[in-house]
This record gives sequence, structure tokens and C-alpha cells, in this order.
Amino acid sequence: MTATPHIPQPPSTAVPVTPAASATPVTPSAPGPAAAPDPTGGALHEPVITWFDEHARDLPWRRPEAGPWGVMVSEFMLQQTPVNRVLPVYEQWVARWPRPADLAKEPPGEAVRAWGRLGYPRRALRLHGAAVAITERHGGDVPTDHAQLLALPGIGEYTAAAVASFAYGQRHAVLDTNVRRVLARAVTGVQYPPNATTAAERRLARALLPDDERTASRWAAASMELGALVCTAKNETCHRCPIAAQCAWRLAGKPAHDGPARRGQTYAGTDRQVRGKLLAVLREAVAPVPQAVLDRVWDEPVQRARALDGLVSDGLVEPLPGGLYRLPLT
DNA sequence: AAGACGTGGCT
DNA sequence: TAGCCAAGTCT
Repeated sequence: MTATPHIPQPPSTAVPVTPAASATPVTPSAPGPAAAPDPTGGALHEPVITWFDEHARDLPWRRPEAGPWGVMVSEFMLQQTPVNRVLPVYEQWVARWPRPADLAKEPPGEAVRAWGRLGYPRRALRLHGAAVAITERHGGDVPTDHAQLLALPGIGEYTAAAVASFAYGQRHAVLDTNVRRVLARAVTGVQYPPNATTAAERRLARALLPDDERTASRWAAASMELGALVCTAKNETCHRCPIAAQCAWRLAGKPAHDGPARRGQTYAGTDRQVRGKLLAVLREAVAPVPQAVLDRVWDEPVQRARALDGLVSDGLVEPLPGGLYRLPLT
């Protein structure tokens, strides 16, 4: 992880000044500093990558032996789920299914069962579907091409870029919530990025991308790690930040977010909670479960039925004759 | 394009 | 405590 020889590069050669970059570095209405920050990545890449070399966590999917499949599995699991909760499930998963073809030949319900309590179990179904597609269309190897990755179930813009970058060292803008926050603060000068990813953010991320593949993929991992460990959503620790001295938000006095508060997602009493309870029963069961057993997880019959129907139509639950239910075999 | 979609830890 | 937050995707 930290074995890479430290070869400082002339910052000016990392990313040339481009018209596109200097055209849109700062949101016009942003309460940033009077002087626009350096719109190029030159001043950011070197310190952030050097910091990463020293402070990166030793995560299993970052080790060489993880391979593209390990990277891909980790990316699915990390979608909206914290690292600490992913770690044990990831280890079990790759030990049991070391290659896409190993997972592809299992019933989808086994993927859902092995997903455990990571949440958003449709991800398990999609990862299984991706393994099937990889086995059928790509000879069992995780595709290297961004467009082919994007075509797989459960892989969107972020995950396609992440797999291409982390597994294959390609040059892509990897724009996750961590990177968005780092750029919002360091470059744009605001506390939080917009609720939904904007074209301006993508433009900025592309403008900041180092020219060569090797540096670009390290920058992707490093900027993400900085957001995860230092430039966090709350209680950021600027004294540990390698680019604190040039952070537009900090230089502006760390003004509080002004826009609309992020929509809080209520959970108690929702269909999601009911679905979770139903699926928990089915995950633990070794045999098909009678409707009467499922009925015990929620007392309101209309919502309970709606939740179960939803699970069935999502393919997470398979109904059998006689009012029995189980995780899907097909 | 706003909302659905799990789960658990932290403040 | 109640809300916020965590490497998004899909419709």
C-alpha cells in the first residue's frame, strides 16, 4: 500500500491549464474567497496522493490479490454501506465465490442469503446478475471497458468508473459522495455538494483528472480516501488535511451550508422496514416459509401484503403453491 | 427527476 | 431522542 516510491512530480506537468478548467471552477453564487482557487489539479494531486501513500487503509479489495472481481464485489457492497460493515461479508463472499462463474452457477437466492444484513438486498440480486452476464458475455472475466461495465446490472456511472480505475488502472473521473464533498470544499468553497450530481461537478472532476493513467487512478483512490477519513461530512479534521492551506471553503471561513437541507429518509413504519423484516425471516429459513410465519413480522395486513408483493415482483422472493415463500431459486 | 430502496452506528 | 450519515442504482 505504501510501497510506492515517492517520486514527486512537477505539479505543473500533472494537469495543464485548460480553458474548460478555468472557465467553471467556482459556482458563481458560491460564497467563496475573492480570489478563485487554482482550477487545475496541479496543486491538489501531489499532496493528496502523497498523503494517501502514508495514510491509506489496508483494505482487502485494495490488495493485488483481490483482482477485478474482488474490486467489483467490494464496490457493490460499498454502495451506501459503511466499510466496517462490508469487511466481514466481503471476506466470506470472495472466499465462497472467487470468480464470477462461481457465483453465476448458484441460485440468486444464495446471493441474497449471503448478503446478510448489508441492506439494499437488490444489490445482491444485481451482483448475481452481473456475474451471470460476465460469464455469458465476457468469458468469465470482469470487462475492462467502461461501457461494458456500465451495461451490467447494478453498475452505474460511479461503479463503472471505480472498477475501471481501481481494478484496471484506467483514467476516469470517479465521482462518489466523498470526492464530491472534497471538490465542493477544496475547489468550489462550499460545505456540501448539491443533492444530485450536476453537470458542473462532472466537468470539474474531468478537468481535475491527471493526464496519465497511473496518476489519475491514484488520484481517484486518494481523493476518495481523503473524503472518507479527513474531509468527512461532519466533524472534518482540517488539521490532518494535506490541502488545508489551499482549501477554498476553509479559506472562506468555512461558511455553513445555505441551501435546502438534505431530505432525511424516514424508515420506521415504511414499506422498506417491512420488506426488511420479511426478508430477514426468509434469509434464516432453510425450507420454504408458510405465509402464516411471515404474517407475524408486521401486524398491518395491507402494508404487509404490499411489501411481500413488492419483494416478489423485485425477484427477491419466490412464491410457491400452497402459500409458501422462499428466496429465489431462479 | 424525485423517490424508493436496508441497516446500524453515532451524536 | 430523532435525525443524520455511509464508495449508488434504477425507474
